[in-house]
Amino acid sequence: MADKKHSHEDCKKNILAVHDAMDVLNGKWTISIIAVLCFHQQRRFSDILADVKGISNRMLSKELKEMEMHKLVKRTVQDTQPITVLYELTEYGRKLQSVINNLSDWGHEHRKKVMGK
Amino acid sequence: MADKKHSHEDCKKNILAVHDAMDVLNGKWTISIIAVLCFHQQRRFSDILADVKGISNRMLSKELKEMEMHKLVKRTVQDTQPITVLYELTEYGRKLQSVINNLSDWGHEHRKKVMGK
DNA sequence: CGGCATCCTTCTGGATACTG
DNA sequence: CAGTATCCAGAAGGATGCCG
Repeated sequence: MADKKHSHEDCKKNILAVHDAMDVLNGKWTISIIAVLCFHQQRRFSDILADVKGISNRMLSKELKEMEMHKLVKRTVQDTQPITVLYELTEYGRKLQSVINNLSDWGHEHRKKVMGK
Repeated sequence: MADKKHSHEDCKKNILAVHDAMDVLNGKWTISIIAVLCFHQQRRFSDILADVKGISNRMLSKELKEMEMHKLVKRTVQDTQPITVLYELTEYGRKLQSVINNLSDWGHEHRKKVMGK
């Protein structure tokens, strides 16, 4: 990454790549959910529901299903009584870790900036 | 960043930080626009319009205005004939560079994965 | 607990036309 | 060129209730 070139072609390719990434990550809550799973490895539906402030169960359900289709998360059902469902990032999804870390850092700074005013 | 702790508290804070970041970046096209400006430094309205595939001038206008409010981009008018308007990232916005780079890398891989199938 | 189905409102965003 | 205004369809998304 450090040796990234910046020819005309590369610009286009990189912009396209970001666009592709956003195609998958564009859900209103997708990135927040990934963040939760980055910081928790395994997490139950109801816990994620609590972690992601503002999301409704309907939306969480839909997003998780979509993310599962995109192979970003893995869903595991444990037949306890009552049922328990665990979500975790796939290896593929885990590759977004550095994106999340950077966003987190930026978010901290952003918060300071906004609150400071 | 490498020495990030992972206590319960830190988890919450990090998730919150990501959430804060997404509050500002949640526009459907925001990140793509930032990507364009990462790879081009200065860019005219009509060029961004062409770079970000699928966006309409109405949406680009709205997004840029919002991003300007959030101090992510700077708008400069040159009174040529006809008018020319240049957009560029602020120093603050430029701090998202590493996020964009990571997304770009991930996007490349993602594309391979999707196309490969 | 972990969802899905339904209803209904709000918002998003495209198409088109117009302005300085 | 760089937008703005209007109109309108369709998607997003909340509230609620039901089910295994």
